[in-house]
Amino acid sequence: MIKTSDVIQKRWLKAKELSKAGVELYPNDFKVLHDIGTIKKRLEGYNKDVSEEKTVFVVAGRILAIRRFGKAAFLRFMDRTGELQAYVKEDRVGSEAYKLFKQFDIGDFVGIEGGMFKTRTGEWTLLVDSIRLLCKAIRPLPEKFHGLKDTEKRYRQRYLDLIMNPDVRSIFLIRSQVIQTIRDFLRERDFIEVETPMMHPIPGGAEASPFKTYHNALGMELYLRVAPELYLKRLVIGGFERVFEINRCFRNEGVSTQHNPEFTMLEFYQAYATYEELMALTEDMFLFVTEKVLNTNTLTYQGVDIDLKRPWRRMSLKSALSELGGLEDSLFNDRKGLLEFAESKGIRIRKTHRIGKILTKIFDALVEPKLIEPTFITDYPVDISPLSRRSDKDQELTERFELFIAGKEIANGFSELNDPEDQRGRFLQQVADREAGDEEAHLMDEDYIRALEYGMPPTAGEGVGIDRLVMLLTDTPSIREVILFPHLRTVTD
RNA sequence: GGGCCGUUAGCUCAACUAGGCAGAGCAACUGACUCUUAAUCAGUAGGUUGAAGGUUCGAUUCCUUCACGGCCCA
Repeated sequence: MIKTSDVIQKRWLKAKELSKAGVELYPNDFKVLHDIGTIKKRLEGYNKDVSEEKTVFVVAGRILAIRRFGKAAFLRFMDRTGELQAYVKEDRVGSEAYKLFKQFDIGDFVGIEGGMFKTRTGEWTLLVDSIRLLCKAIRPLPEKFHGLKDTEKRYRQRYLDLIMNPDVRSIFLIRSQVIQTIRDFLRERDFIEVETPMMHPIPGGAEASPFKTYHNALGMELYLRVAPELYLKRLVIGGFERVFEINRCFRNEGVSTQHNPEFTMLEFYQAYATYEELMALTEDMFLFVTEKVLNTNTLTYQGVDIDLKRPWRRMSLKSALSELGGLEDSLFNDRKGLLEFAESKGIRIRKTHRIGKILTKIFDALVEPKLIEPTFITDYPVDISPLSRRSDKDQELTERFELFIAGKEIANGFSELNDPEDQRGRFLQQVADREAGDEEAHLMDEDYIRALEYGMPPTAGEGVGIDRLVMLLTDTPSIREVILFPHLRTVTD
C-alpha cells in the first residue's frame, strides 16, 4: 500500500475483521440476473408494489451512499445502467446478516436479492431479502455532495471521475455511440472497415511531426503514424473501393485544449467519388449522427447555437479570406504583400513559408474563429495540398475542402491525386520545403508512387477528427474532457 | 516556450489582503434512531499546508528555485 491515511488504515482493518468472521472479501460466484435499467423499465406504469414475494430481482453494483437508522438503512448503488435505492431491514435479512452489513462501506460492491416497493415519498426501492459483499473497497470515494472536482485528479484517476460524475459518464457514452453510429453509416454505404499500420517506416499523409521509435529485432527506426492516408489509398488501389478506418494518430506537437498527442481520426476513401460528393456525404453523416445520438440537428456549443440544417455554406479559401479576413483579392498571389498584411495583423510568419502556408496562417487567425455555422472552405492552393488532385478550373488550386464548425476544423477532404508523375513532383517540392526548414513537410515515399503507377481509380477521401466532433456534440471546451486518459506528465509520489 | 492563476485532512473549501495556536462541511470512528434523499442528534479522531531553500523571534501567509495542473498566448 502506498499512502496509508488514517481512513484507509481503518478500512483495511475492517476488511481484515470481516475476513476473520468468514466473509469472503473478493468472491466471484454471485450470478447477476437483472440490471438496474431493466428493473426500472419493468416498473414503469406500476402503481402498486411489485409483490415482494413473487418478483425477486438479483442485482449487483457499487454502493454510493448509505443512510443508516440503527436497525435499518437506505443505500444507493449503481451499475452500468443506472442507480437504484435499496432498503435493508434487520428483521428481513436476519440479525447475523445485518451485523455483517453494518461493516459494509460506501464504495463496496454488493450483490442484492429482493422485491420492489414504493416508499412513502413514491420512490421505487429494492426491499432487500439478502445482501452480500462482492468486493471490499479499501479507499474511500470522494465526497458525496461536491464529488470530485480537481481537474488533475479527474484525469489521472478517471475511474473516480466516472463513478462520481454522471455528466462525465454521459460524455463517454455519447462518444462511444458517435463512433458506432459512424460505423453504421459507412457500412450501410458499402464501406469496409480496415486496420493499417500504426508504425510507419516513412511517416506520411499529413504535415506533422511524428514520434520516433525503434524496432530492435529489425534494427530499424519507425514512426508512429501521423495519418493512415497513404495506406488506405494503397487499399483502394488493391480493389477495396470503399474503405474506412477509425483509429489513433500521433502527432509530436504541443498539448492544449485542442490538441492531444494521440487522437482519434476517421478516414474514409470512396472510389469514383469527388470532393463535391464527399461534402454532401459529410452533411448526411453528421446529421445522421446527431439525429441518432442526440435526437436533434441543432447544437449549442459554449453558449452559441449552431444549426446543422443542410445545405452548409460553401466558400472558396480566397473569398473567405477577402470577405471574412479583410484580405484584398489582389494580394492573393502576392507573397510580399501577404507578408506585410500578416505583419500588420500581428501574425507571425516564417521566412521560408510559401504562399499557401502564409494564406493558411492568415486564415487561421482571422477567418477560422468566425466560422461558427458549418462551413466548407474549398479550393486550397497546391503547395499546401500535396496529396490532392488539381482543380480543372485552376491548376494552382486543388479539389479540396475543410469543414469548420464552431470555429474549429473538423474535417478535411479532397479528390485524391492519382497521377503518379504529379505526385512525385509534389513530394519533391515537399522535400525541398523540408530542406528549407519546414520540419512538418512530407518525405519522399517511393513505395507509394509505385503503388500509384499501378493505377488508382479516381477517388475522394476525407479525414474527420473524432475528438473534436465529440467535443462539439457534448459541448465541452477541452479535448481532455472527451479523451478517457488524456496525456499528462508522470508524477512521482 | 512565455504570461497569469492554483496545489492546505480521504473529498470540497476557509485561514494569505496586513506574518502570531491550521479551521469548517461531508466522509471516518463511538453512541441513539426501522421510510431516508447532502437524513438527524450527541461525541471522538484526523495535517510533513506540493518539494527544497531563504527572510524572520515566529512562515499556510513574504522571497527564490523546482514539480505538477488549469486558462490564455506562441
